[in-house]
Amino acid sequence: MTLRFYDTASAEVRDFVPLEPGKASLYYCGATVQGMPHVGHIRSAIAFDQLTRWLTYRGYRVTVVRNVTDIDDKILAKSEASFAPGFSPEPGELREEEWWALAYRYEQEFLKAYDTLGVSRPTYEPRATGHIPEMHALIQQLIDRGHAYPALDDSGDVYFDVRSWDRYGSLTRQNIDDMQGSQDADPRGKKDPRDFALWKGSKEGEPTTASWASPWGAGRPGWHLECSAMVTKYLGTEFDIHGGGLDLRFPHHENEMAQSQAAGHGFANFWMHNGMVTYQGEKMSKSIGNTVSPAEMLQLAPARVVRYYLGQAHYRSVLDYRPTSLEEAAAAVERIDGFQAKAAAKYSDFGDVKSSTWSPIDELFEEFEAAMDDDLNIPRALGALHQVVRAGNAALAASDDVIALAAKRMVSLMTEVLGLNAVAGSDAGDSREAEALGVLVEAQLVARAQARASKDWAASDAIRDTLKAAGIAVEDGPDGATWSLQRD
RNA sequence: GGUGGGUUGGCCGAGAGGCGAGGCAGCGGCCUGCAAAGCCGUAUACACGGGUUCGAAUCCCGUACCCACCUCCA
Repeated sequence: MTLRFYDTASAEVRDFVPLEPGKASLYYCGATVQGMPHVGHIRSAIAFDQLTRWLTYRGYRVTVVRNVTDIDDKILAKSEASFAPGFSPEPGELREEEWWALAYRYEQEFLKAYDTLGVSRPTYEPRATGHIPEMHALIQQLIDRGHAYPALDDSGDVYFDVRSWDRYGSLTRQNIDDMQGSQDADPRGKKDPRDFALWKGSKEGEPTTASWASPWGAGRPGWHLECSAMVTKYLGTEFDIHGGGLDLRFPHHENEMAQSQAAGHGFANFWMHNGMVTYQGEKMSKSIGNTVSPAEMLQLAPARVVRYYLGQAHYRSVLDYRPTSLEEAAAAVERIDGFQAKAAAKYSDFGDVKSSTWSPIDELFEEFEAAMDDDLNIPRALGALHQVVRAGNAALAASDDVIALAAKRMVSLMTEVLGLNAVAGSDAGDSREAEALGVLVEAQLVARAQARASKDWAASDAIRDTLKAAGIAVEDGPDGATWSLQRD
């Protein structure tokens, strides 16, 4: 059982060997908080949440850092627009909103979505604006080593000198001379059009609150530099895994890697990138306007189903969202939950006490573990999970307690480690309304049981139909009827 | 132009030289008063054309189409 992950930098699946035995450090790029989250953002977070949970399950003490980019061009532009005369805010947007207030508001929206869908909180969640001194230190280091220079015009920018770093392009295996458009780009004060900003000098009309003093003039940090500075502060100059969306490979991660390694840091041992969410075959993104928000999905399906859907594909594959996607996920989740509910009802006294006895379905759990170890092959792991559910259902029907209990225990552990149980509202039903509903439904079921005992099928079916119309499904079993509230 | 990924049954989605993962939908059966749920069974599947091999969805060569990135992107 060796953990193996695909590393984008070496383009191969490699054994995971942590820098420090028993510990794992993970940094993954969070959001630029310039708008509402869409499910693509959440898919990325779920992928790295699954990674975190699996590393933890495998006994690693995991330190997770996810940044918040709370200053950038779009945040400033959006804030500025909100002050413009005649600005008519879209729903959720505010009139005359300072950039920092806007950034904070969207940061909260992201947190809400992460929490709702069971993404565990990172160990640290640093904001770019809180790490200006660290960024200055890194820029100075790069200038001292001859890899960065203040802009040749007097813009106050500081650029990374890509020609000074011969490994530039190695993460994405690109030759910088072959890159498209590199000839036509406006070089501004750059030595080479491909040089990128480490520091952006303040421009006329920008709010003073978005400007920090620096040895090279007042300004604000460049996007790529933020991550390099923050990852080093929290995880050191060398760490285990750097993650993010596939679209960040270039330029963002290429630039991060160049900066940090040019500064003498070992940086990331593994680069892991999650695939995009597409809609009708096209990448979901703000600029195309084909985004689906977590809130929209949550209107169509319970959070547990959304979590299952967004986390069911292999993290590196494209996830295409179709109208029927959530229905299929819901059916799969109901299958899993249906078994758990039946097993829990039958074996409530046994709890989830871990049994040390061998069971004939242990090899399914081994398959689950092997699948997860193999670059987090969740589709394969889900195959094993569903086989356990089937074996469990069959065992329940045959009253094979050993297998049924083993299956119940396994399914609990599997859903736990997949993060399904962390979803908000998973244990709904402790409210007074739910209690009242339970009493009323039970009364109906008693009446129905009496009708069935006297073979009054019409009365019995009428009760079942009434409950069904109210969204309550009734199932007859060997130990009497059970009911469940159908979600959507 | 450069770089990477993809094309698997009605749909989704693993697998990576021999044994048809799994889910959804369908069909047949068992169970049930009838259902539901569950269980059992059920498929001319691997983009196309060549090649290697005793054997190819899997390896090699070529072709087509799709997607992503090339300095805003999870």
